[in-house]
Amino acid sequence: MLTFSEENHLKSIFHLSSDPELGVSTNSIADNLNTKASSVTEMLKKLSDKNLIVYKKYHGAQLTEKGRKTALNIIRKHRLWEVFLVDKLNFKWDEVHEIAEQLEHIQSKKLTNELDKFLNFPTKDPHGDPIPNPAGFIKFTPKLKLSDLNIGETGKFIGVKDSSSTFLKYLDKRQISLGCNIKVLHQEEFDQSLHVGLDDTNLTISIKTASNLYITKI
Amino acid sequence: MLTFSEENHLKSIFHLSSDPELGVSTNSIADNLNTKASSVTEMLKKLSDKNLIVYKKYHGAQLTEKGRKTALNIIRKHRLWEVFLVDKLNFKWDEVHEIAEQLEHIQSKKLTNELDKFLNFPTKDPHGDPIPNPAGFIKFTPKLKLSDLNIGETGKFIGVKDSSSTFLKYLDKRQISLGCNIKVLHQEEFDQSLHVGLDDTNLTISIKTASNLYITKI
DNA sequence: TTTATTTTTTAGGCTTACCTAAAATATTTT
DNA sequence: AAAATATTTTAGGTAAGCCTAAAAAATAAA
Repeated sequence: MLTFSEENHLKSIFHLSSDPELGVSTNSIADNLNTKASSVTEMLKKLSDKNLIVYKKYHGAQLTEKGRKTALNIIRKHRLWEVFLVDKLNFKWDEVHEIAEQLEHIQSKKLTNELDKFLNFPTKDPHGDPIPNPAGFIKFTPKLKLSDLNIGETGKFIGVKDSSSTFLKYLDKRQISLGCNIKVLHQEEFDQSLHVGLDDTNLTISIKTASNLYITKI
Repeated sequence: MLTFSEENHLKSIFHLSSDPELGVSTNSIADNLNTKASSVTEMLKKLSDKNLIVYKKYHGAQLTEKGRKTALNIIRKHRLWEVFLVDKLNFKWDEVHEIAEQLEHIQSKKLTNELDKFLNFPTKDPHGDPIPNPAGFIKFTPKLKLSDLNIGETGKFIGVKDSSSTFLKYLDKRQISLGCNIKVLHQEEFDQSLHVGLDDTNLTISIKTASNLYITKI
């Protein structure tokens, strides 16, 4: 049985592993978890003792297979609860993260699997992120950003990079919602902002916004 | 914000307060929470500092109004989650307690109230215990036991005193389920066991079992 | 390739929530 | 009401998880 803190460190390492070959740095974990590097070092030793990570002093941490499975199980729970909150309890997509951070630590295999069934085996959470299966398998879809499209191309909005409440509320306000099709009409020279078509309306979005929207070409 | 341990102590004090005038003893709390008296003493001081209990050295603890509200909020969450697990996720009534012990500590007013709405504002949990309302009001029903009935009387089974998994499973096996009507037909002199009628069948139950079944006369 | 800078670790402290053993108080028995 | 017993508190200790500041190692710059 792992503590909340151990679970959070594993999850953090998972999220920060772009390249599984490369170690995740102590500082980046500390940043991510809002703690200090020295606290992280302490925890890395503990997780290493439990064979959840490979840790080499001064060279960061990598998840072992066991650690990866554990991390993915926590992420699975987090995302299933997010679906529950949005689909069943009328939460908005910007309200679910903090609560899911708590719920992800609830310990019960049966609960997780029954919840999964109850929700009809969802494959994505409300932000478009994939939900790992009970065995810890996760289906990554290549992450194309709206800002990667050429003029004239259309993308289907499938996820957000930044899932902060601020950003999500902004998208709500502009009526940009998961699943909608966005056509890139024109790019402004001056500030790279994009004029896009969305349903019957046109709008202008900044390059920063565009690079936070994941899409698939259609 | 209270810690899990603080919340558990408050809940324990609530459950152990038969007479709100009388203090709950340190030892009984320690027993109830599976800790030691010295740990409880420490916690009682802390809760007293936070005005959640009135604590007089060597004379036990009583909840303040604030403490009582807090305890009832935790109990509210516990029981709502139990209903959720049974009604929505196919759990049996003997499987829900441990998970609800975890879920009761989740912090989110909106979550609790949306859950309540989603479950259609249940008034009782799967063991027949009343669910406090958001304001911390709880409706107690006078607790009559099956063993209190006279020969010939009928009671409706509305709750259990002992809600251990063992006892609940035993009731399942004997097909004694919440809401059924039980008529006391005869009491054995020798061991006080009761012969009762339940639907179309008759069965014999020990006096111990009978005193763990809450009923209302009908 | 030294030197300066940044990153990471170690050392030592703090708080929470436990514990055991001894002391203090309350309660029960004689 | 004194003695014996039971209960509760205090004193002092441990582990987890955090912290700051100093030391060590790695990385970048001169």
